[in-house]
Amino acid sequence: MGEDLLPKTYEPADIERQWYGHWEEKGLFRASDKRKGNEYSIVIPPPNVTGSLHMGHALNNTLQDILIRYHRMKGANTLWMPGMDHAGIATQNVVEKQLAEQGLRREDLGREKFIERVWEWKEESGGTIINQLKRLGCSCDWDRERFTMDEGLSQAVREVFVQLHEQGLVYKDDYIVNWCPRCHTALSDLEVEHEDSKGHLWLIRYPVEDSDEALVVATTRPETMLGDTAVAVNPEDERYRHLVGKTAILPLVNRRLRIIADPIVTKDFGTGALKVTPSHDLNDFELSIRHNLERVTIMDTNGRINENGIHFAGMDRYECRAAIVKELKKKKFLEGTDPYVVGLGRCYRCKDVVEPLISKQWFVRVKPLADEALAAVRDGRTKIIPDQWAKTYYEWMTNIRDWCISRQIWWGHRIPAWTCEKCGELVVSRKTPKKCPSCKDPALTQETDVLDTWFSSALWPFSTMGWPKETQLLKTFYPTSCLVTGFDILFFWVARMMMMGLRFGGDVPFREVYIHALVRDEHGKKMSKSVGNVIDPLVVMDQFGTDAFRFTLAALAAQGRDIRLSAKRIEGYRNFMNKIWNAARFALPHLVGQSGSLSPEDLDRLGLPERWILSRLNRTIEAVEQAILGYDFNEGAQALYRFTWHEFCDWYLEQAKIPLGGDDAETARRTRLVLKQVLDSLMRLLHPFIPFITEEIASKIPGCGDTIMKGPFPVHDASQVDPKAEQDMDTLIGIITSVRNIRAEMDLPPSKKLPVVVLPSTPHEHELVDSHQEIIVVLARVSELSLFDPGAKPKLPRMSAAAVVGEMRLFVPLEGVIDPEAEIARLEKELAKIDKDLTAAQKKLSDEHFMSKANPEAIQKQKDKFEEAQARSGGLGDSLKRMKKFRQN
RNA sequence: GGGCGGGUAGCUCAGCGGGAGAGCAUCGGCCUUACAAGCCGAGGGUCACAGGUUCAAAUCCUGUUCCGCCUACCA
Repeated sequence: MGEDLLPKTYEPADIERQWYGHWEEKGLFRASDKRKGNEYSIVIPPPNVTGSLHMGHALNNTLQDILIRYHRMKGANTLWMPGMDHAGIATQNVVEKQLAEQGLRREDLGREKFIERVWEWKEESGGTIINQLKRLGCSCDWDRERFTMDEGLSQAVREVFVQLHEQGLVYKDDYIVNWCPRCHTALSDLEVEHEDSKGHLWLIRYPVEDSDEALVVATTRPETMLGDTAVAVNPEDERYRHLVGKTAILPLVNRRLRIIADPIVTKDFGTGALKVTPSHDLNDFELSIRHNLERVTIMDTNGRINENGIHFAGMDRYECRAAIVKELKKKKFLEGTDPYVVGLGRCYRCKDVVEPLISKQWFVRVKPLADEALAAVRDGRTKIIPDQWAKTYYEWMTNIRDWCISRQIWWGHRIPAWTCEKCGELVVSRKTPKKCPSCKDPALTQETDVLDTWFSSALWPFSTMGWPKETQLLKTFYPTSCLVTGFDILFFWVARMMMMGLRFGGDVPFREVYIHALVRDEHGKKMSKSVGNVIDPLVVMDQFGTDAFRFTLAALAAQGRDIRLSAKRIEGYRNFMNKIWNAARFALPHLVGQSGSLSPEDLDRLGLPERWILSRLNRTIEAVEQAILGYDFNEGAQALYRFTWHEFCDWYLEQAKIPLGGDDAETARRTRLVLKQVLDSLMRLLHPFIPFITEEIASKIPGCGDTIMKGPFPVHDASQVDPKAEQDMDTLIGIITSVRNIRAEMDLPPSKKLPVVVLPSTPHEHELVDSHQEIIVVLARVSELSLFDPGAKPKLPRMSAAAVVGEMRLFVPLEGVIDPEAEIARLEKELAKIDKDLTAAQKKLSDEHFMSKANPEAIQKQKDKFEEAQARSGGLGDSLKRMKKFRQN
């Protein structure tokens, strides 16, 4: 031991690598699947196999690791279940892009070869994020790592699908869905991002058959007119009532269109007449059901006009729009064009504009599931934190629509349904059926579609634990304790896990859901590659160390607000790590050989600073535990920062240099033991937030053992909270600060030691100062401390700077050293401040409404405030008078 | 259109019924033997605006306004 053991600045790289290796090697992340009754479990939000660690992951997993490490230290049987998501569309896109570089499309390989190729990619370069999570310090039970496409989870997926089908909650139907022409698949409503975009509203004249009249319709998508099969007006609309039932002629195409009336049409939008295109608009599709309209599909799955598009066939949708407008104009059907803001739907993966298209898809009837999930949050079986999100959850769950679960891609769980080629029977089965159960024919073809990725994610909390088998793990850890996630996937994932967990897991999937913020750049912008404002967590960890980064995230994670992250902020907390490091560098050499701990007799004999720091420590323990349990990570971080830096380092360590270097062996011994205890507890308190540096330091504390990650976590000891000691220490701090202030304001160099005269107002104050003279002398750099009896009226030097602490008066004789004008100015400034407090308190105390209605505590507070201000004002005012008198002479 | 969140020190944000706070930035002084990534001090805010409730409002209520997000089938 010695200073050579710890370098002057904290160098995280080696320490992080060594400790993580050590933890893993010793199997410290492993959970026991034997139920002990004190379980704590979290399932990780599985990152995409394609993913690389970004800020969202970093925040999400840091918070989970804090929770996990805390509960593990508290002695809970703790499971953090890790794994990855196969991310259907995203992963397929990655591999398709690689193929494209070789000039290939997935069709060139064929389904089987393509999927093989994806698996190959997954084995080689998928899941780099796992190592990045390790770098972050995540203490997941890696031996249990799962993948949404592994054998067990695939089985769970089939089981759930089949059971849903048996329960009549899965159906296949023709419906108009969101179609991505680029990804070539249907998307669920959630997978469409809405965005406002500048467009136009075109007014087109549709002549009425056998009449001079015409209906003018308004549309933002003129190209869809090729598929129009009706014109609709509001039944209440006087202007058009006489036309309902008649026929309009579709320009260019010359199709005959029924004129129908339906309340969905808004009278005062556009012209009040709506062109109806059942195959390419959701509303119109529903109109076609109500009015039994013909459907004409004019677009193919690539977004190009098909053979129904007369001479426009073969054109791209936007190309066609321009051509149609041109032709309408030429043939005088175009009545006008207005600029208009249109809501565009885009694919959440590739950002291409989605196209409403009719196709045969699989759906989950979610209403019954949603009702159960709704009830579980309403009655508190699952608690959403912060609770403002519960409202959003209710809202969505209440208005939920059926979930389109089929995707026309190859990478994913293939739908376990087969069609009999002979009799057309649809068979849904857990295992590949050998023959048709109806006609016994062996020729069965499986569905080519795969399931929405979120279908398997919805099962994650129980599928990862072995469901549908009734495993020990499931019995021990399901329902999980907590789910930590961002609000962006509240509907995608959380809501669906609730539904599936309740229906198939037999209980809610988690007791609590903590919804955290989004990480943005320092100006509040979303981080994105194209904007170039992305902060890479890996770069940050290289630059500042993992602990500094984790602490920053925790410190900024206030509930219900987005996080604006800047490098400056991380740098600040890097400095904090360094502060901790140096505090340890100072303390550790004093602890050599100190393997014992404080005896009850020692505790009885502790000096004021020792009682004070133990009191502050215990308050901090309480604050940190409360913060973690209430998901107020920022408050926990703040309490730790303040205690460590501004109490332990600034005051305790500074004053401890006196007894540690003093002659009194007994006092020095007790000081060392307190120092050890505080350092030890502090490392443990900090450990869930900053695991690496705390392990490194703790490992050098005598008797601290092999690791602190297994606990114990410090226990709050109310008997060590000592308000009296806190008050006395505050008085000493006040004296020291006052002297320092005088020195700074009077422009006196720190090297110049100053004489100080103290006039206590009570015997207690006298005793306090008397017995702690050395602390004042050293920390305030005092040359000579003169302490008078309470109430004494000593003859003071004519020229001195003054201060008041509590009711105690301080003087720093400065005759000949400073300009009296400077001191007068300083005193007047101080007095002005006090005067504000004084009059405020006075006003309240003389207000009879306040005195009669306010609660006694508030009144007492005002009285105390008034008295304190009065004492300070009196003392300083007195000094000011003397100074002015001195000036006159 | 509906919903939610927010406007507090130059910046980023805590506080959310009884003394306006932190970090960073700024200014002044210090290489005080753990730490200059540090130490000691200082300055800086009609808490968006307008009403209301209350003895008391940054904090609760109402309205206005400006930002952000979510959601939605006015083409």
